[in-house]
Amino acid sequence: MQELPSNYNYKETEDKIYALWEEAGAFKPVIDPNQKPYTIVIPPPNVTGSLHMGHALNNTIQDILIRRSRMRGVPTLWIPGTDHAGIATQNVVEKKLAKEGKTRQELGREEFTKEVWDWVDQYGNTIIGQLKKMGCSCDWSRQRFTMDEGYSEAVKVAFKNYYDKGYIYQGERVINWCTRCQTALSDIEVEHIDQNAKLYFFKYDKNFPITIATTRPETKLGDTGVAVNPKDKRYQDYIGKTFKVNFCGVDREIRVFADISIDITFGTGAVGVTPAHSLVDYEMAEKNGLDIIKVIDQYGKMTKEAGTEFEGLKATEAQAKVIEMLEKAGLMEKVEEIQNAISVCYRCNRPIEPQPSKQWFLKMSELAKPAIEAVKSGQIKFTPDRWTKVYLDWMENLRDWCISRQIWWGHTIPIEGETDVLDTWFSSALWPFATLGWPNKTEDLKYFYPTTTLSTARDIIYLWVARMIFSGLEFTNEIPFSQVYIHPTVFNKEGKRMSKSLGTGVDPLELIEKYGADATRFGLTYINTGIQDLKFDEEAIGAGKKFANKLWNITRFMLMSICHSGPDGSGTGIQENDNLDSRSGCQPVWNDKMEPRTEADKIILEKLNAVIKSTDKNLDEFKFGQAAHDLYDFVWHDLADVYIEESKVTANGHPEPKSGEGTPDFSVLLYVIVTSIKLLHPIMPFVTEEIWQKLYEDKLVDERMLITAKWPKAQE
RNA sequence: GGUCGCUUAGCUCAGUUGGUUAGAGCGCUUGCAUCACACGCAAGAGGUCACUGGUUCAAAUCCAGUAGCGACCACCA
Repeated sequence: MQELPSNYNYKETEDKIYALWEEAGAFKPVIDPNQKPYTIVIPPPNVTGSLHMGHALNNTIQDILIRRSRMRGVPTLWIPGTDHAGIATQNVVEKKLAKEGKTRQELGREEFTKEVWDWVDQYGNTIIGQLKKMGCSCDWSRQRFTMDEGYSEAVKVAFKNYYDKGYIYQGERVINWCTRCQTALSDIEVEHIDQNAKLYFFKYDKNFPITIATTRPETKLGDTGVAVNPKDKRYQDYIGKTFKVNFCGVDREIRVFADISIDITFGTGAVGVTPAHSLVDYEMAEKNGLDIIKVIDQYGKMTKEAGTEFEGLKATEAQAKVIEMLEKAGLMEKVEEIQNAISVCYRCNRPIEPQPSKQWFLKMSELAKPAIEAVKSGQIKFTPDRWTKVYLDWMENLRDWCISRQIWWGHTIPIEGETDVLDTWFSSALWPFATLGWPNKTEDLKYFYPTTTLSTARDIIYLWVARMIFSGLEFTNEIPFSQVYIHPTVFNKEGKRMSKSLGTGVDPLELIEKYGADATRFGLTYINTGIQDLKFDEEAIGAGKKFANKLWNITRFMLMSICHSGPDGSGTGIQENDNLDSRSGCQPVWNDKMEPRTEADKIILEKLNAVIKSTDKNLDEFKFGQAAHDLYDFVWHDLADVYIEESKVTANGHPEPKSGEGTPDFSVLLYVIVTSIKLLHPIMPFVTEEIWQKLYEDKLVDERMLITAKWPKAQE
């Protein structure tokens, strides 16, 4: 028997245990053709990324599911990997170049791309190392990257398939343009931020009969129409008429037309229509055959079309000038303060400048149908259930997807002469099957696909989850996964979004350093109720650390009691009628068929059975917080506070109950501890494995490692 | 504007299909170096379950409404 230190030391344990698992190949699934496998694909973090609290939570969740499945004897695969993250990565490398006084344009495309690859080679595995630190049991031999060779091939095949079917087309239309990133963006890559704005009321010129209202007067240089509500009595006489105006020195023809979408009560009820610089106006212009005049260019500067007075000015400068000219001419009627939403780029937060541009689109109408059906029919189930509606609402109102990007880092569109790359989400949409070898019919693909559970954050339901569903159905004729778990968002203590740049974030690696990976995992699981978003408080992690120590000391108590002399050198904790293993003479054994000898034994065994049941139920239903609570309560309050306290041996080494309710049976105690650490292993893999190793050394357990030990089964 | 979520102890949150004295973590009070653990043990204080009305023998729980907070979607220029 060994002497254990009185406190659990995670720093000396975690890396050692992780190495033990890796050396044993414990993360690789054992393929059994007769069994249905359990598969999770990791939401691939950006190669530029480093672990944040959202990752920590989500990967804890996945590791819990994976580890339990593995212990149940199911062939279990967790595929890891990273995403090339087009714009995000390009921006990171551009920033690095900027520090060296260089731009990507100076380098040229080929050199720049090489720079990015170098960057990826050097830093791309940072987050992978961090996942290992957390204890994630991914099969690293199957690690993928969305730009690795095979994956790039999959992207090409996917594109060609869509193209041949006529789903992909090129078209000139108004798209979301980021003047900083110099690329088109899809509708969902645009974020809306509320802001205070000024609403300017004016006429184009003295002869124009209608006053319009706008927050961006400079765009009005490109107006070719005014839209009013068909029911608006004020403007009936003008509908259908075209007026020649001179607006700030620029001659324009403005046609007044009716459109049902116009709000009579807002502004003057008349909207200046700028087809080139508003998606909505563009649609109205198409319906009504209005001219499209581009007055702002891709850099956010005024074009020649905007007139000689404005050409070359930045949009903000042009705005000031337009306002000044309108005021001088006495055309400005009033200015109101309003709240509106500004569109910004989701990657750089700069305002979006919508403009006409030739782009590639993926037609969504046909693809959306089966993806809607798969969820409606229950083949794919969202947890919590409320996300089903969010998904369906979006899928049923889809516009075509702009898939081309004018950046350099990504999959070049596989058409001769094309220099644009594909939206990074085009490739990540293929993740569940491309990681398994698609388009090749590999053994992995045949066996592990469709995957089982997808766990992810709610903010990528549209960007990623929805697109995996229709892509999976299109390319494999199967759903890519059957369960989607949407985890809560982790906010800081004040309920604000965690942000590195604002310094409002918490670094999970610091928590691991300070409390241990198990404590971090337990704390996050403990507060994950599944319903509410999390206001993260470090105290929960502290509780996790204490709990790991408690587990350690419960084991220590048992080991010190079994086959151990009392303090005065006499006696042992073992009693004559304990169930002893004949192999050594002092190893207690217990199995389900034995009858508990005392009331205390009976009670703890009943409670243990109840917690086995509740853990299975909770994890099946993705109630992670509840699972952690139940296990914590059982171990601390039932096992330690009651069972162990009441069965302590007295100072003379003779086993006597504290409260008279029977004597301790160490075979029962061992059984309860072993079962408890099995149940806790998915949440706290390191400390439980370390305890297991101690038990194994003392021949108290048979299986070599807890990670592959058999999951407990409840008795009916 | 639409949709959804939240409001329970000082703080962060649980509370399964409505059913005895509403729970946990952390914090707080008092006592304790007992040979598993002071990252601990024992005892304890602390709640009109946002508000209003309704259903019921019974409501934190179901229904309606009000207020506040939050998220997402949306073409309010």
